[in-house]
Amino acid sequence: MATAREVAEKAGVSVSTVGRALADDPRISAKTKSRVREVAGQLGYVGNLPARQMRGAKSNLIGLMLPDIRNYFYATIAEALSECCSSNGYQLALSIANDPETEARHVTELISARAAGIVIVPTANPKRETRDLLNNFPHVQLLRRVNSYKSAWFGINDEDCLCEGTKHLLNLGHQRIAYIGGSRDLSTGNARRAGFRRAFTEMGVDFDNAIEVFGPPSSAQYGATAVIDLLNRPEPPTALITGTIRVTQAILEILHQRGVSAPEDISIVGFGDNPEFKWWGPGLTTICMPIEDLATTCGLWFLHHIESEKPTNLLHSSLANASLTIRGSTAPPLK
Amino acid sequence: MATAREVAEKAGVSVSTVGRALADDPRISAKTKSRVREVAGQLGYVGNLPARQMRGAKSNLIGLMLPDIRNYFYATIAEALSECCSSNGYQLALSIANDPETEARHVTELISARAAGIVIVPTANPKRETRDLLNNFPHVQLLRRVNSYKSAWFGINDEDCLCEGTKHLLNLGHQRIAYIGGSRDLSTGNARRAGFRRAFTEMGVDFDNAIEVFGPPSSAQYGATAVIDLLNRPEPPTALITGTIRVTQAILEILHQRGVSAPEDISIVGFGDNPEFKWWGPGLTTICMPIEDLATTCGLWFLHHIESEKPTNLLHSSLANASLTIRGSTAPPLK
DNA sequence: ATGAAAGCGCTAACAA
DNA sequence: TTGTTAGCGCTTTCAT
Repeated sequence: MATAREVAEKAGVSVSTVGRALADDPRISAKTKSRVREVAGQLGYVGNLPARQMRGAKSNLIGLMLPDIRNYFYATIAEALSECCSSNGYQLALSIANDPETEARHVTELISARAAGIVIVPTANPKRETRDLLNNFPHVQLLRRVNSYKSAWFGINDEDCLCEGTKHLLNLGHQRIAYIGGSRDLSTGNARRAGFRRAFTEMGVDFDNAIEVFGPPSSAQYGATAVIDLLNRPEPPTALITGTIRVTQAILEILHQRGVSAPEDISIVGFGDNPEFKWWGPGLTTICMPIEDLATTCGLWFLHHIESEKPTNLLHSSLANASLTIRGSTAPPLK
Repeated sequence: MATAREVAEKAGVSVSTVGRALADDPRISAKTKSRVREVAGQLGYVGNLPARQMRGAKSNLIGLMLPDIRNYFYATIAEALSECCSSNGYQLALSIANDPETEARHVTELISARAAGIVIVPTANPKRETRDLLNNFPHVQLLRRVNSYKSAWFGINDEDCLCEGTKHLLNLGHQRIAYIGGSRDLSTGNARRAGFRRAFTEMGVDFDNAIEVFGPPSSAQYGATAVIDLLNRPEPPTALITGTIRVTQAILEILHQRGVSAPEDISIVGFGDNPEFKWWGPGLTTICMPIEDLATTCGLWFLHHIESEKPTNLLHSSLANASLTIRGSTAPPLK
């Protein structure tokens, strides 16, 4: 790769003139500028960012740490954030980490590269190392929240989401409702489960008939297994509500495979709003989250704080509200 | 951020001793090593990659340029490549670029950052600038192919894909078949269309009854519009085959919305193998691509070539074969 | 309007 | 076993 010195030699000027010409410094004559640019173009010169960073230039890299990019939910976040970064001169570095070790490694690498900042959807039980690293580096938490990270958080009102979905089922007259959710090691899993329970309390319905199933984060096989088990019970639940998108997908697939239909055999409220949920069977009643908006808000807030050198560790938190979209998969239970 | 010099001062040694201790150089005594590590830990020291790069260290950044991360197809590529990079000590920088300008900007930035290399799914009509840049930088093309890029290419056998899908319809007895595909400015769009045509030739069926509709890349609205138009014709096609995943999705949604059912009203072969295609209506007959495998193969090949400093501009090309999965959405036409 | 030189943080060749 | 020094490519004083 050509360096500024090579350009300088070929153009018959000094290195500093090259730097100034390319930076469009007013002190350089138009004639010199155009010649330098000419030569730079010929040589395919592209400024060396690492060298610039050593001179104090900040990196344009924003690290994004996600558990799973194949999940439409996270893909939407990546897209929104990428757009946000891109239009502000930044570049997204995507790290996919499902476990604390990989997470620690990627965080270290991003910090080593002196990225401008990190947007992270944390894993369930992060290593202390990760925490110490992040707490001394500009970052923001998205969706999931780890209390020991001293940083801002942008998430959705998980508890209300599930409370509303569950109330919809209770209002229809269901009592034996199953909740299949994500790991309680995650802030999201915990809050969603709390919302499920709160619905019963607030509606004054006995919780004894409720069923709760939890699984590891970013896996969904347990969801399919669980739903089959539930349907094989002597008294199967009359309704089902899910707590993660992956579980929703797994369940839709297994129910279709087994010929179980909603709402006749069981009513279903699905967590998440993938486009295909519209046309599953009679249309899936879903909990829809303004995820694109959340990601953009988070991105703008973060970039603004980075650029104005404001601290990002000020425990700011922003809650987005989800809404229930009622389709054909929920109906009153058969008497 | 703490520097090696600060660590050196606090540990009472020289900068080079710090560097060597942290690199586990055998010449440094165990005692010194542990003290240096101790101090480094206290100060939260993380080596400065930009500075190392100036000393010849190579970046661990692999740029991935995609048109659309929300497309499950591309998300799968990102996931596979991320995994591949991650397990080889690299890090993925994701750039989403749909148009030549954004593409040029991102390529410049990646090169400026002196990334280790770029994996690119090129846009339809890239700028000359992008071409000149890439041709002097390690890169590899994925899926789409631009002839003026002097580089290896990993893709699928698009022509055979569509030929096979079309033949399936012809074999069932369809003649009035519509093809709704992607832009012919793309190598993929072109090849798929050629496959559609070849099927008629090879089966000896008159092409006059066939219908072809093309649209811009990474948009799908035209697909939904086109399918409605087609169905409103006095003699609507009896079968439909799509040429992009986005179009497939758009069509499934609009058909569901309008109450058009397959295969009664029309037979459908969908391009792509999203999980939800299994349970659209009677199950969608699809063209499945070994995309994960393709991405991993591409990643391994590329990383290997980068590491062994082999040139990546050797016009290597690798074709993966797709297969047809027959489900309920295709049947013989009603007489 | 341009050049010379210092220095960012690090590694490696050379000294000791 | 450790320290000293030069230099990677760039920007930015300070000089001219």
